[in-house]
Amino acid sequence: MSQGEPGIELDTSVGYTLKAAASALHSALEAVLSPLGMTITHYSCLELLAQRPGLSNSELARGTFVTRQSMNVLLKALERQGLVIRPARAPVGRALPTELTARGRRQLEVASAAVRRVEQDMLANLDANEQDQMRRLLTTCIASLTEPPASAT
Amino acid sequence: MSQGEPGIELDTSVGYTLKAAASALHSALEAVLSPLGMTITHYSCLELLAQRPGLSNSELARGTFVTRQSMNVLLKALERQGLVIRPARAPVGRALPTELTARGRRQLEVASAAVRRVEQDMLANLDANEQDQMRRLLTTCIASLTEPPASAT
DNA sequence: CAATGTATGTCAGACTACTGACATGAGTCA
DNA sequence: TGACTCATGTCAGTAGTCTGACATACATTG
Repeated sequence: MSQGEPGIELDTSVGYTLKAAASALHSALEAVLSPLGMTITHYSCLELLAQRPGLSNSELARGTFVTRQSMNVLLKALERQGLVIRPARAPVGRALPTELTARGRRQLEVASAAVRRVEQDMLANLDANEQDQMRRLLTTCIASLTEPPASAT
Repeated sequence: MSQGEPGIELDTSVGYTLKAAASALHSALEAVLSPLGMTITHYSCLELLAQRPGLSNSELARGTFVTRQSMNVLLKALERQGLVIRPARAPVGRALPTELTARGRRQLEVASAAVRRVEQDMLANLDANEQDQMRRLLTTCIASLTEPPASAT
């Protein structure tokens, strides 16, 4: 058994296929980020900060789909490496707005190019319409999973 | 900032949306499986064994998208709990064909129903055509990510 | 103004999954 | 037959993320 030809189709469940796709993307991203000394969450955090400067620890956590505790650990590491910077005291409330440093921006540039390549590979066999459709379908699924307090019939 | 209305759209990257969907599914599954004392991989392993009895440790690992080392740890736990059973010696080669026990089948039944409900929630707002389309698109992405040794050009 | 609720940052411990490494069994080929 | 390749099972150590808990800051409400 198992000769390169796995033959696994597992009842063609959409959930299973979604997990498989996410896993494939995860592996591909790891493959290009690991040589750069970065994890996926590490990259995601920098990318998010580049697009939305001043995000807090909790906001970064939500944007990268980890807990704020995990993001806290990561942020302290990134701070120690001089990739991001946070004020010593919160300007308002408790939230500490985080910013990329020049060094962080440089590291992100390299990683971002690699990640973009991976995403292009993933979408290589889909036309613009299909990519749009896919994004739309996924977004609908997310909404259905997170909003369904309406468990009525 | 952040008032329930996140406003995050992050350049509408398909990769990001895929990660978000997988994360939402992961959370939803955890929410229903954790009360049953099971992790997602734990459930995935039992489900895979029910559909394909006799799978080896390595094959189960591939089917659940973890390393064979991780699956090995899990399998030993499941064996200790009396949910699965493996022969002491390999009938051929080194692969140990694993089987569900009656108890494992019972535990799977409960979990499987809960997981099916989650998947139905996720697909609640998609018709049959859209579900089919989504599966097709995801499968294409997986193929593009895993087969692209053709990096020419 | 005092009480409550919500959101945040952070510390500590536990768990899951990973990488690295080694030995065994089977197939391939010179 | 012997060398090589590949897949498997397993042990050990590491790393990333999680849950639990606590204190602080702001908004809401009585």
